Amino acid sequence: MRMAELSAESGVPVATVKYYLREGLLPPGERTSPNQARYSAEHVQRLRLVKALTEVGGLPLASVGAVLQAIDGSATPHETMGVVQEELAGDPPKVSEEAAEWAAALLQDLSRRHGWKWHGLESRAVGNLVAALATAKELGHEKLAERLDEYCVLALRVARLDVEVVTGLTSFDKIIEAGLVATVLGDRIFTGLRHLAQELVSFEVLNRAP
Amino acid sequence: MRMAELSAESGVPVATVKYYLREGLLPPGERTSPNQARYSAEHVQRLRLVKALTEVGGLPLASVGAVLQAIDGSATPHETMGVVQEELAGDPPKVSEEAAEWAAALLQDLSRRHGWKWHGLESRAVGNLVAALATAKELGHEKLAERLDEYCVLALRVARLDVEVVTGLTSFDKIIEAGLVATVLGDRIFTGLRHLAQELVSFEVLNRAP
DNA sequence: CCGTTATGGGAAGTTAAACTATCCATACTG
DNA sequence: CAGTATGGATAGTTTAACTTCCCATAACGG
Repeated sequence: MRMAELSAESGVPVATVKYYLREGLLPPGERTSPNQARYSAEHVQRLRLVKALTEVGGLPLASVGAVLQAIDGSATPHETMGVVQEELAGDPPKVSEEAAEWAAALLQDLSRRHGWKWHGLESRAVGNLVAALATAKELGHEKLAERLDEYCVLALRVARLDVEVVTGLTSFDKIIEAGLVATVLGDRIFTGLRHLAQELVSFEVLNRAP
Repeated sequence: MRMAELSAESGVPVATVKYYLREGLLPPGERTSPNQARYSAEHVQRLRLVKALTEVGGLPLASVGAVLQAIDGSATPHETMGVVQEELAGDPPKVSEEAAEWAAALLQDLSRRHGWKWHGLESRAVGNLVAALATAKELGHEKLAERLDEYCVLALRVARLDVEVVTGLTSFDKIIEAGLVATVLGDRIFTGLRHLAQELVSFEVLNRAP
């Protein structure tokens, strides 16, 4: 297929497809002559993935690029998912030194108690978690942190479910993309469910004892 | 206190404070003369809240403004949290009609089975959830949706925890802000925990049967 | 009391991200 | 073979979130 069809099929405007090609988010088509190219169904799927990551996942294009490079590159699934999580997280915001230390200690203690491997503070995933906890403290809402253990247990259950969903796949090839989708869309889906549930529960509670 | 101190205390540059004042994100200080004003500790707290919502929560300033107006306005806690959730969600991306209908039906069925009130598709919270599910389907990852029930049960547990954290507060006044913080930062914290747990679990699984 | 510094307020400029529009030489199509 | 489409490149647009600059007035230090 050529440009127009690729664009129609994926729902991405021609100008934007060209832009994605320039940015390396979409691999170039197979050239049929010095200035003509042909695209395949994989290009369509790739465009759909980019759309999903940006529009639903809210990732900046630069992160999408890094993620795509990782899944295309010859890294192990585990390494690739590491990159995905780093990119998903974005730069952690700066917080005060003391709040950050408090949060880091809290987390380290948590992972010790749950027998989790402590990966240090390098990763952005951890950095963001620390920043969020530190910010909660700075705003005077340590209550959230006090229940961290319980959140942790539930997060573990969700993660087990995530991994089950992904490993339930037959194609060993598509497992990385599935992991990506499960992580990015899974976050949105779970957050959405949580919000619905919050409204439900808060309604129950407020109506029982107003 | 005056500008310089407000800025130092909150960590927000003077020019940015002025910008927030112009945008109505920060209420004007108490005027002491036609062109001089004094700010209070509440202004500092408000700035910290704005910083938390933008930097950690990733909300656009316009949404922060809407949220702040809601918590300042004379709405019930329940109404206010409704606004908070709408703003938190952002515009749902467009997805194909048929995938959207599939997702909506799935959700409606889900809420019937769990005895949840069905709020229709108006709210952005639901719209985003539908879009995320629809996108997963369009990408060929319906597996996620098949386990929706299980995610749902866990989301409910998380939400119960959220509400407990918030209602455990003494000050009836600060309960709305606490709800806001619990929702916005809570999302980030839980997502962070989930990612750590995903890595842990996937490592276990991949190492057990490589 | 007076020179220096800070302040409130607003207009204009900046930066970055993500497109979008316009060209143009070549290629395909009816 | 006339007319439309394509690939490739460059420049322009839009929006968000700031920053800079300016100025008249106020506060502050000696």
